[in-house]
Amino acid sequence: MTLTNNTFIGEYAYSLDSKGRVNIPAKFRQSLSDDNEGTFVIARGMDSCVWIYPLIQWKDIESNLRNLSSLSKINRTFVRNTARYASPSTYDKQGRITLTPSLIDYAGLDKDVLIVGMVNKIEIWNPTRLDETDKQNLEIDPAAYDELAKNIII
Amino acid sequence: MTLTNNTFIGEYAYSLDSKGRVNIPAKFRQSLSDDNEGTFVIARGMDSCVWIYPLIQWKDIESNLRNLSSLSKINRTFVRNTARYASPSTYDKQGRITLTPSLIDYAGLDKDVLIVGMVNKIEIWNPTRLDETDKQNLEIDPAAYDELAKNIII
DNA sequence: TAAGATTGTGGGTAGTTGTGGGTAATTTCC
DNA sequence: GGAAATTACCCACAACTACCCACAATCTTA
Repeated sequence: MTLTNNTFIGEYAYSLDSKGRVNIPAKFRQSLSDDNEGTFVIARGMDSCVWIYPLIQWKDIESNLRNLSSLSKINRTFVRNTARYASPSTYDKQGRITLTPSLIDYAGLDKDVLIVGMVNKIEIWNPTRLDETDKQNLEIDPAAYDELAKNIII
Repeated sequence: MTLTNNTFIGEYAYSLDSKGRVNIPAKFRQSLSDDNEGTFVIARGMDSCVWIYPLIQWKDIESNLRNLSSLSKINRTFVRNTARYASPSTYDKQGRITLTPSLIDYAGLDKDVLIVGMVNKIEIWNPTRLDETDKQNLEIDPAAYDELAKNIII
């Protein structure tokens, strides 16, 4: 059963092989709409993890970047930081995408990885790092949560 | 897998040979639409790097420059600085373009170069200089940067 | 419960890509 | 006009990547 197109939830413990390939969980692949042509875009996440976008989602980001004039320094920096570490990756017959050495290094990935559905994108984590990040986030500001409450109902 | 025509993302560590040639990454060449006839325009970047535009993209810039009245001093300076160091370069059978000595000098390029996809153009960097530029950019206004990120990254 | 289908993981192979250098044609300068 | 330098074109090799096949574990279905 797949819920909504291009929507990812759940957590999977998979492995990264010696060639830098990770399997995209079958459920995630089934959720991917056809116009993505089996392609994701991998990029640096804002925490130390890898972000994986469906192709069409990334194209939105790309067209926003395209409209930023390079005359402004902050625009140049932003476009560079965003585009630099991003690259498309189509999954093979086995359902795997290949990560770049640069992203594997950035996220500190080893053999065991955790794949997390983030609704509109996918995250790939080194399990240890995710634990650490979780612990830090327990000390989240309660006021910030109250602020969130205004915007979302669960 | 190529995303959108004339769109470049990702980072590549390539080398500049003794004849001033750099390879354009295969993925970038594949993204280049046919009406560019395998030709780029190389120019001075606004940071100390080389900017590489697809030919048709450059033609757009040219027509924008044409509309800047030379009555204004800043316009004259801008048009001059932009046009002065620009020149077309078609890639050879191996996919390499030749840079001018003037641009190699301006960007401080040595053997090892970093090629960065900037969505609508390509940058060529001396890796050391890019590092330094990155560090300087940390002092950029964080609030303005976050505002950009908030509107673009999902 | 058993057979079949699906899914995750590992590895081999052929084609592609990056890099170096050589030769012929063209341009520049005296 | 001729020599030197520069440029453009071609070939060759090594490294890498994408594609293919195989197998075991898990899940589905009859």
